[in-house]
Amino acid sequence: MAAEQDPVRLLLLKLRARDVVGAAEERALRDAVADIADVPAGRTLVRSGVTLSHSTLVVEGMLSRYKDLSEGQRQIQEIHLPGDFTDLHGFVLKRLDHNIGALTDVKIATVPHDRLKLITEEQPHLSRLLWFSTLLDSAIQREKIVSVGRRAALARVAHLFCELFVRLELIGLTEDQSFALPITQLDLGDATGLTSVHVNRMLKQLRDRELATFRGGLVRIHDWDGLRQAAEFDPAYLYLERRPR
Amino acid sequence: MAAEQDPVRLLLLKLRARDVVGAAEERALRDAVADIADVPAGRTLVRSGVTLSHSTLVVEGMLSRYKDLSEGQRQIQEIHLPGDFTDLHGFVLKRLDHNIGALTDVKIATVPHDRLKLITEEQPHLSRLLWFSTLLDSAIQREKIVSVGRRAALARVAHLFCELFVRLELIGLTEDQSFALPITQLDLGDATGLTSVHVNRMLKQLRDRELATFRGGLVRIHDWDGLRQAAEFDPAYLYLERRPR
DNA sequence: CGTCTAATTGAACGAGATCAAGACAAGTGG
DNA sequence: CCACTTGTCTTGATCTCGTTCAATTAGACG
Repeated sequence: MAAEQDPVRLLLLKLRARDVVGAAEERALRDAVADIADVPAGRTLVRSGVTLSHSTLVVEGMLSRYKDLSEGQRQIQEIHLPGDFTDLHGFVLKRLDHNIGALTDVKIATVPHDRLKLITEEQPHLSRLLWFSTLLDSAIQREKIVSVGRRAALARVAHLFCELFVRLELIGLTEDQSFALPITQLDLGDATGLTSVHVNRMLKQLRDRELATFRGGLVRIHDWDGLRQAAEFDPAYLYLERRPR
Repeated sequence: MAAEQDPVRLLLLKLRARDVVGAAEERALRDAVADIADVPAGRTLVRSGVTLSHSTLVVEGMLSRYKDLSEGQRQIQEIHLPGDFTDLHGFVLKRLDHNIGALTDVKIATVPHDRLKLITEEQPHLSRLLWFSTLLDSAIQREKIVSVGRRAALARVAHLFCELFVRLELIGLTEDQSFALPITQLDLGDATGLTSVHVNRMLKQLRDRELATFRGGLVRIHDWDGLRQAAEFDPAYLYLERRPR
């Protein structure tokens, strides 16, 4: 993966897939970034309950929102990709109800809350776009409720692959019909509400049915349409359309 | 239940539990309401995918966000109570990825999007509070991911009761240790990701353990602390604290 | 090589689903 | 006022998907 130089490039790419972003707005976003840092895989960046004074933009790598519960159980609520504002909601909530951790080695950009406040006071349209991006996370999370609440194990894994593929494609991080997903089957279990053992079996089934393979941190999709059907995947909830917002 | 006269009263009550709302802001909210309507139980108010030009404030009764999926399965993602802005997110998203339906007979207030847009341009602080309220929904939905993803059936039902109790208490809709929940066990199944048959068994268990009863559309909590423990309920995700936002 | 973590496969178990039947309550129309 | 319908609740029996427990293999890294 090429080292990312511009911290807001992919965020802009995502926003511009949903609405027009003007030059002044782009500048305001760029000015909002305070600094850049590298964080190793496994590190927890934001801990539930802690008062926050800045938000975090993913520049490279993957993060997750997750909650720990009794007896070592963990539930991943959303996987964050480059260009995502992982804890933009912390700007308004002031603390989070979950943790944010690095699934892989990551590069992050820090955005102080007072600069975000300035944007809400001076750039109403850009503010609505930031609002939008927090609501897009909500939509992704709502879809996960459906996944874990009603879908069978195979569909859950397939659905996650479909979603990640579409989201990564938008920011140019897919290659042919594959994408890097350097996480373990245990993580995959936490993200789908399954045990790693059962995830393993579902992966085997996806392989046997020649829908997709997951090996060496790489997801390769062999039959997009078949996978989509197995997952009951409909990308409408990702709001991939440009509209005045 | 006393007929509610003021459409924004409970919304203000909720917002003021989280931050200060000034007189000008209160006026702006009040002016945003266009009209009031009654809707019978079962009716779908907002259908997934339809372009929206106004949002809906619940004045009386309960609504739900839900998705239908193959073979008549349905997943309720959140139950909305009086004072909730059910589809405020539609203001920025422009369409929804789920339906909104009346769980009970409801009274709703309609708020045109252009009036909300005006608020984002003239009232940055109030805008952040509206943003907050959409993020509170997200937090509730994240907690549901944990429920359906990792909690056992009994805990799911117990957790729903705990959450509804706390949210209803805030707006004065509980009485002693009980509250009205005029929905069926089938609805309860859709809200917890269980079948109505299993919900029934879990209700029996809650009764037998003398934690809570659900009968005739009324939830009565007999042992709050026991119920809380069975549910692994921690109200932190409801952000019941006043802070400048 | 030896150590540690992740992946893989098998066997048994169990929570919740499915199927089925009956009880009960509230209408509804004769 | 009663027969009939309809929907919800309740309980039992059986089945199944995913878990749990356990053992083996494969990779990565010193």
